Order: sequence, then structure tokens, then C-alpha cells
Amino acid sequence: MVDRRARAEETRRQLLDAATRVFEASGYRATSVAAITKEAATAHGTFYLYFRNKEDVFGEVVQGLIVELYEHSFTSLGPPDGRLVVDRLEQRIAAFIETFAARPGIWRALLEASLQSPEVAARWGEARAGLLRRIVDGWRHLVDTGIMADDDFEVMADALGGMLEWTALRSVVFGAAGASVTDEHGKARPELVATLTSLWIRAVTG
Amino acid sequence: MVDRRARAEETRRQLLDAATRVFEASGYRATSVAAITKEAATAHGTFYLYFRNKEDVFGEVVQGLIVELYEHSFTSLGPPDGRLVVDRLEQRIAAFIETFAARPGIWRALLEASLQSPEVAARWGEARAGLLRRIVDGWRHLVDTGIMADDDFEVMADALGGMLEWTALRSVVFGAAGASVTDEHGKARPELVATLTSLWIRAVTG
Amino acid sequence: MVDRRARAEETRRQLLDAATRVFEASGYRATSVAAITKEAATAHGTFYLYFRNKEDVFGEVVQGLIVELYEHSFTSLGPPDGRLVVDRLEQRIAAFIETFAARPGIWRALLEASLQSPEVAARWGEARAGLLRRIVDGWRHLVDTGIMADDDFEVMADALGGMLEWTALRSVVFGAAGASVTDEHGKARPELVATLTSLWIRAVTG
Amino acid sequence: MVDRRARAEETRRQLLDAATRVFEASGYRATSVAAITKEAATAHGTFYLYFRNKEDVFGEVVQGLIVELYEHSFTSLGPPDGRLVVDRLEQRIAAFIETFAARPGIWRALLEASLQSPEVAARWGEARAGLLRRIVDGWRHLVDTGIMADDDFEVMADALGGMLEWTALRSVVFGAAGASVTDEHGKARPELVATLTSLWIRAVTG
DNA sequence: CATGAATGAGCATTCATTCAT
DNA sequence: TATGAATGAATGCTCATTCAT
Repeated sequence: MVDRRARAEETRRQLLDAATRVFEASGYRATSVAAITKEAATAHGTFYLYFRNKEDVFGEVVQGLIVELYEHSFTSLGPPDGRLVVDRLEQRIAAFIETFAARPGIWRALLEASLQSPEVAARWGEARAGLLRRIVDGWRHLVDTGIMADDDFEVMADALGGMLEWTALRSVVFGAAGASVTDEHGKARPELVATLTSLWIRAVTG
Repeated sequence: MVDRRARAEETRRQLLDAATRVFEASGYRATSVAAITKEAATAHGTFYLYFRNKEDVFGEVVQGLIVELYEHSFTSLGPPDGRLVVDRLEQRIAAFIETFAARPGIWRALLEASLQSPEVAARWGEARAGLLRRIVDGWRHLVDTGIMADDDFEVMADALGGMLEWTALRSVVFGAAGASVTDEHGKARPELVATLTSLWIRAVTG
Repeated sequence: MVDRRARAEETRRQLLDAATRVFEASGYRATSVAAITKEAATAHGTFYLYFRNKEDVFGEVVQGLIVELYEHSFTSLGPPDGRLVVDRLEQRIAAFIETFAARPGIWRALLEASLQSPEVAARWGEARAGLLRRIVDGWRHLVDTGIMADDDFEVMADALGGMLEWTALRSVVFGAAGASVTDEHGKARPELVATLTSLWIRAVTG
Repeated sequence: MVDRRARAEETRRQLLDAATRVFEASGYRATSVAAITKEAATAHGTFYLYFRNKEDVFGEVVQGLIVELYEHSFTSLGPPDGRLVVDRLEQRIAAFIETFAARPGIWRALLEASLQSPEVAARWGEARAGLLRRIVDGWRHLVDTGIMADDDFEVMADALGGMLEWTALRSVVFGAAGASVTDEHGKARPELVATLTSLWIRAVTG
């Protein structure tokens, strides 16, 4: 009983891991179900026991990563924790960039998939909206304490969030070697982070 | 001789125009060579007399548009022309957004194609670099006149340019109706433009 | 022991009932073993404990219905029962048609299955032969009483039986709405029955 | 020019002939596009240059035969030509049966296809309607000359036509050897034809 | 008896590219 | 210079059947 269930779970895991590797290496479009099952060493048909189609596995593959990126970033920007706002923001931005840089192939695939599947695009959009909401909430806090003027926060958050996103995405996806956002150890380049943080702070508090 | 040349040129034009229409309507991936030759009313084989493959035509199709967008935007930001900087910038930003909104299909296809073809991506990157250089030059001018502090201009231009780019691209490509960057006449939404301009100015001059 | 047997019998029944419903709804070809086990709420493999394959279950599913249709129709045409022959025949024909019309899906599936499986076709043929024999016997009775001339009864029965069969089958299987053999209550259309009866009687007694 | 067109026509012919052979041998469902192209010795893809899909080729394959069967049968039943009605009718019925018997596989495939494709079923229905109309017209002529009483001709023609159809179809499709409608030379069995003709005449003129 | 995970052959369809005319 | 017929590899998906538990 347990055994059966466990084996099924194991197979599913195999497929999911294989899919992650293949998507990461080949991108969304160039990945075929056959390539996934080959990598997972299962029969072709087995795939369809666990996933409806390519879009479906991809959803599962990216779900965790999207959440990690958008839900856990910037989490505690609002309430002060004793450090300077600028330090905390710098750390967030660095983390955000490093998350992209850690799995370049996946983010590239996410962009590809979003162009082909409204569902994937929607998934991305929702996670993103969550982040923007959190950023905006942080700002409201600053407004309350008089640091920031009331303004069109949604548009601002969208634009500034997009600035970070696109900077990372561009480097990771189209990545001319020279434009890398991280050093050879995967750490976000400090000057870049510093500049982005300044831009962000000045833009907001101007 | 001349006649021959002229006819060839004409055929090429036909194919190029047809390709533009088809890419615009169907996107990059979904466009097939057959669809292009059908639209152009030429034989299938004729296509290969003028272009190596889909990537090749697409390169030619977007070349003009990319140049228009990135080379002619922000052209005269630097040297003052009697108006306030903010007014001039607002106008540039609006124009930039409207260029995207005017041909959504093309920009979507550009994004798609850049993900499949390093060559297309490179073309895009080069045109983009031109724009950034021009922005940076404008800033140097401001530094000379003492308005702006010397800073990491390349990164700043890249980030702020990306902010505009991604805002437009996101709306145009994944375009939830609510997030449209233009009104029903294709004009950039003024509040959006105002906010982006403020962000830009504050980010730069802080 | 008995318990075991009873449970097995129960499971078998479940599968058979489920199969009947699925065949009726989806036809023969479009029905998969998976659909049957899903409807029966048993495991996929369980199916193969009771039936060899789709053909096998279908045989069991239709057996009862075929018998009902062909063995119980026209049963008492021969021996007079006080009513006019024409009245009795009309009643038989109406009943025959109504049997088809009552379960359109099943008869359609029977036709489908007979084309794919000689075994099913044979089953049908045998039941049909029973009916024809009974019709012929009825005629012999009439010959004895001088109403009908001796003739090639087998061929006649086959042809006239087929006339009814095909009329019903055509309506039920290819059923253009206009050609329906029954009214909205499932009753055979009286004019149709009358005409078929006349044809039959004239053909036989000429 | 002509050459090119001719070669294309030739290829199309090859595919059509191959399809006819394969449908005849394997039936509709069991025939795959791959089997057809293999038989035709063309590439798989070539098939799709000439036909949309299996249904499409099948339509072309049977079109001619259906027309032959239903449009050219019974053509001159109405207007007298000096022979006895019974003789002319016998000839028509024999021809009708022989047409079925000449290509058993095809008619079987037609039945199969009609169960799966409303379009094919419609094609068949239309050709059939043409025949019935012609039969009815013949009858009207007889009514005019007083031989036949006015009656529900449509239903009668449908039923009597179906009688012949189903007799032939049953033999050809489910064909128990004993029930063959033709002799070893493909000629309709005379006793059968005679009996069917008698039934028909008596049914109509009774 | 029952389960349900796994298998893999089979099929329809698309499309970039070639090449003889 | 233009044509368009032909190719065949590639892909997503279904399903009957087996078998270890």
C-alpha cells in the first residue's frame, strides 16, 4: 500500500526532476515530452499518468521558484528592524538578482512559456502582483511615518519592480557575458546592487 | 538586366512585407515559411532565394523597427532647447511607449524571436546600446552644467531604460486589458507617463 | 467462500452495468477499458479478471438485448389469437421498432462492434436467425390453411426482416431528426407502421 | 509546366489508388495514413499535400462508387421500354446486388466510416435520397397509368430500397459464406433476385 | 480477489528544406 | 529567376495489456 504510493511518488519526482533539468538546459519550446521521459528513464506514456502535458509539468516546475522569488523577496521591507532602510533594500535587491542568476535556464524558460501559455503567464503575473502589493504596503508605512509622500504607488511599484526584473532577466536570458549581474560565485555584483538601490531610493523618496 | 534586378527586388519586397504582416498577426514561433509565401503569393521555394530561413527574414523585418524605436528615441535629450527637462523627458517617454503600443504584434514577436535566436537578440541589444549611449551622453551634459553628480551612468541608463522597456513590453505582450499603457486612441496614458517621468527624474537627480 | 464468490459476482455486475452505460453513451469504438473501470469504480486491472477485452464485455452487454429483441419479437405471429393478422402484425412491427428506439446507443454500438468483431457479428446473426425461423414457421401455418402460397420462405423472411431492421437502424444510427421512426414519447409512428405492415402483407400474400 | 502538373496528378492518383486498396483490404478504422503512403510508395507528408486527412481521401474513394450505385441504378425504371416491368426490375436488382458484391471491402468501409464521420454519412444519405426519388418518380408514372394506387411513396421506397440495401450489405459485410448473394462469378444468385423482385412487385402493386 | 503503476507501440499532423524543371 | 512537388524527421497523445504487490 504505502509501498505502491511511495513508488508512484518516486516516479513523479523523477519526472519532475528530469523535467527541471531538461527545461533548464533546453528552454521551454525545445523541450519535448520524449526528452523528459528519456531523462527520467521512464516510458513515454508514464509521463501522462502524472501530468496533462508540457505546460502542466512546467507549471509545477516553476511554481516553487516563482513563489520563492516573488513571495519571499522584500518580505520585511516595511517594518523597520533597526538597520538602515538602504541596507535592508540592498540586501533584498541582491537576493532578488541572485535568485535569477542561480537558475538562468529556468527563468529563460519561464519567459518563453509565458509567451506561449496564458496560464503560465497568469501564474507569473499573480506571484508578481503579490510582491508589488508587499512593496506598496511597505511604502504606506513610510508615508505614515512621514518619510514618503503619498503617490501613485501601484504604478511606481510596477515600474521599479520591473526595473529589477528586467535587469536580471536581460542579463540571464540574453546574457552577453559582459553584462553579467553576478560575479563568478553567483554573488550579485556590489556596484550594480548599490546603483540599483540608489536609483530605487531616490526615485521613491526623491 | 535591370529589369531582372528590379523584378527580384520587387519579389523580395513582397516577401518582406508579407512576412511583416504574418509575424505581426501570428507571432514569431507560430509563423511558418509556408504562411509567408502564401501571403506573398509566391512559390514556397522562392523564399529561400532571398532568405536563409525564418530567423533571417525576421531579422530584416524588425531591423527597421528596432532602429526607429531605439535610435530615434530620446535623440535630443541632451542639448537644451528652451523647454524644461521634465517636459522634454515626458514627451520622449510617451513616444517610446506609443511606439510599442502601435505594433504590439511586432514587439511580442521580437521577444519571442530573441529567445530562439541569439542573432536577433544581438541585433536588439545593439540598437538598445545606441539608445543607452545617447541617454548617458545627455547626462554627461547635465554633469558638466552641475545639475547631476557623476555616477555609474551605464548601469543607471540600463536600469532606467529597462524600466520603460519592460513596462511597455509587459503591457503589450502579456497585456491584461486593465494594465494597458495607452488609451483607446493609442496615446500613452498621461498619469502613467507623469509617474514614470517623476521616477526617472528623481532617480537621476535625487 | 460464498462470501468471496458473492463479492466477485458483485464486481462483475458492476463492470457489466458500467460497460452498458458507457457503450450506450459513447458507442463501441470510443469506449475504452479505462472509461469502463472508471465508471465502475474498480481498478483498471480488475477488468481483466472478468473479461478478456472490450469485445468480450460488449458481447455480454448486448447478448441480453439481442435476445430480447430477436427472440421475443414476433413470438406469437403464427397461431391465431382471434385478432386479424394485420392487427397482430402491426403490433409486432411497432414493438420491434420501439425496441430499437428505446436504446439507440446500444444498437449503434452493436453495428459498430459487428464491424470490428466477427464474434459479435456471429452472435447477432444467430439471434436474428431465431427470429427469421419463427417468422417462417408462422408462414408455414398460413400455407397449411391455404392463405399463402409455398415459396422461398428463408429468403423472404430475411429480406422482410431486414427491411424492418434497416429502417429502424438507419433512423437510430444515422438518425436525421426528420427521419425519426418514433414520436416524442418513443411510440412508433403509426403511419410508418401502417405502411410497413401493408408492404409486408402484400409482399407475402401478394 | 504540363509535366509538373502531370506528375502531381500522377502522385495523387497513386495515393488514391493505394487508399482504395488499403481501405478495401483493412476497412476504414484499421487504415492509417502511414499504410496508405507505404502502399503508394510516397513519403508520409506527401499525403497531406493532396488530402486533408483519412476522412477526406475516403470521401474521394467512395464518391465514385456511391454515385455509380445509387445514381445509376434504377435509372430507367419509370418510362416503359417494351420489356415487362418485372424483367426490367429484376435486372436492376441484380445490378444493384452485383455492385455491392464487386467491392465488398469498400462497402464495409463505407458502413464503418459512416458511423464515425457524419460527413461521410451525409454523402451516403444524399446519394441514397437521389435513388429513392427516382424510384418514387417511377411509381408516379405507374399511378398515372392506373397500375398502382396512390400511397405513401417516400416511406415505401425507403423501406423497399433498404430491403435490397441491407440484404446486400449484410451478406457483403458480415458475410457468412452460406448467405452469399452472388455465385462464384460475382453474378447475383437468380433465385434470390427472383424472390426479391416478387416481393418488391407484390409489395408495390399488391 | 483486487489494485493501479508502468509500458511502449501506434497514429495524425506539421514544417523546414531541397531540387528538378 | 521562379516554381511547387516531395521529403521525412519530429511531436503530442492514447490505450490495451501486463504484473508485482
